[in-house]
Amino acid sequence: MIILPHLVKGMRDRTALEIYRRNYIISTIQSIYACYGFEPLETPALESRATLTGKYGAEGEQLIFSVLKSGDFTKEVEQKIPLTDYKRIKPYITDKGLRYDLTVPLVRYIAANQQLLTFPFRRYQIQPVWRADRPQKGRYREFLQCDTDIIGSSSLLCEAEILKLIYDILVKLGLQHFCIKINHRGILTAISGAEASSEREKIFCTTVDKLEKIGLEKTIATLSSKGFSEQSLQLLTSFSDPKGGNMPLLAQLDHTIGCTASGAKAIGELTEVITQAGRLGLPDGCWAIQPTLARGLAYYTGMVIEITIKDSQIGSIGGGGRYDQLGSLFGIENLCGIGFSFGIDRLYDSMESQGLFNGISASVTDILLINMDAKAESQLLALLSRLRTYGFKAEVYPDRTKLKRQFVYADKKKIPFVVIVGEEELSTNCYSLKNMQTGLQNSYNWPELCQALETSLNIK
RNA sequence: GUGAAUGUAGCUCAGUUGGUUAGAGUAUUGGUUUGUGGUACCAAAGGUCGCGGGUUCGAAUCCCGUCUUUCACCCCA
Repeated sequence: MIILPHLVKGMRDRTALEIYRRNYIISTIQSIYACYGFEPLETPALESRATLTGKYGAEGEQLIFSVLKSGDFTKEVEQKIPLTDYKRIKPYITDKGLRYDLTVPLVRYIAANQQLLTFPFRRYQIQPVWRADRPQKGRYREFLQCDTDIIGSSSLLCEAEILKLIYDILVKLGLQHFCIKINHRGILTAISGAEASSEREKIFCTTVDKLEKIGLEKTIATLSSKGFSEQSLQLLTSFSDPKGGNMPLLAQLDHTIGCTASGAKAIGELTEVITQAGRLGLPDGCWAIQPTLARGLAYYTGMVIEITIKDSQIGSIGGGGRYDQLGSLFGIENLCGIGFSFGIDRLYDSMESQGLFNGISASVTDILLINMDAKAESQLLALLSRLRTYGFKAEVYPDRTKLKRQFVYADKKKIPFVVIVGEEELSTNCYSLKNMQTGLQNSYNWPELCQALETSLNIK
């Protein structure tokens, strides 16, 4: 019976080229983290059901991949629940699931290791997460996230540092046309006029979050039907398409909602964050205040940010914000923090469409040694070893087959140099070196061979 | 989870109102070339037409179901 080699829905294999490119992104990011004093953390792919549930809302929870219990759980289920009741059966047959994001595992980790950690705790985490979403352009069921968090400080300097960190990473990767969109939940609270009701505020945020997608008119209509005041709608309209730059916009915000408690706080905080970020070297022009930016996740309490790329089909390549109550779910009160997450796969897609991987090829081998003559074998293997010791990336073709096949192999793998040791070379005591790009071939002794390879390959 | 499109050789795609043995390009293998790759020429091999059922004398083609991929919604990185 032949098993069809199908991939599981939404899952992807990665080729050598993709891995080299992704590793380049990751190592670039890591070098920036090191400069900022962030430490790496890794957590397991599986978390307990208790950890995962109740954190992402009803829709989010549906997207968690559940893993069956290991033992025989059938009897317990049979006795307690009718087999037709899928939703009630689930807790009895599954007790763990694949992680849905990196923030919840982080908070779980902190809750368990509070005494061991030094606060403020700065960590980054680069690991895959899984969501049982329907795959689409830029949307995968398994994707690599890169989370950055500073836990245990309410200082606005953290916000400023995160902004500059994001900027440094994107600049070092060479990404063009990115924009860091910035807002504050307090601004939305003030516009919504729902200071007293966090429930109303949530409704307002999730509706406004879709503004860019469904347009202003539909958003206004939806909000109106949900009973938000004429004044709120007018305010929202006036900020929906901001022009004239960030500072005039802040002044306009101050003028209109500066009189409300949440508005004044938000504007004050944003102003300070921006000032601090400027002192850290964040240039104007790479960020923009967007008063309608809400972000879907409910737990944000302060600044929220999102990275978008101009004229890009995929959504944001990253987002985050300040949260103040996340720890309470694990029994820690007043655990405040700020977090940001890059979608590495989307970053990859953006970089690819901007042609930023041109220097990175899949070839690892610089020199192929042709295997052609049994008499030359000891000479050949000694050469292979010497080349590697010297620091060249070399391999020998394992089978003693016809030369054509071996040259085709070098050609396909884009190996730039081929060395031949055969009867002719043995008799003249030299090596033949062929440049596969120019097609030129010359004879060298060992020092000459090293020199020729060194200059061509730009080693050392 | 809701709605739509798609599936033919390893890959990209043709395939007439349902009618003989399902084609092309490219890739593969062999040869022209047993000490030399890219180009060219010659030849060969490669398909349960996604899968299952139905209609029909006859189905890649029509109908139903199912799965895959893609797109939109929901939501998000």
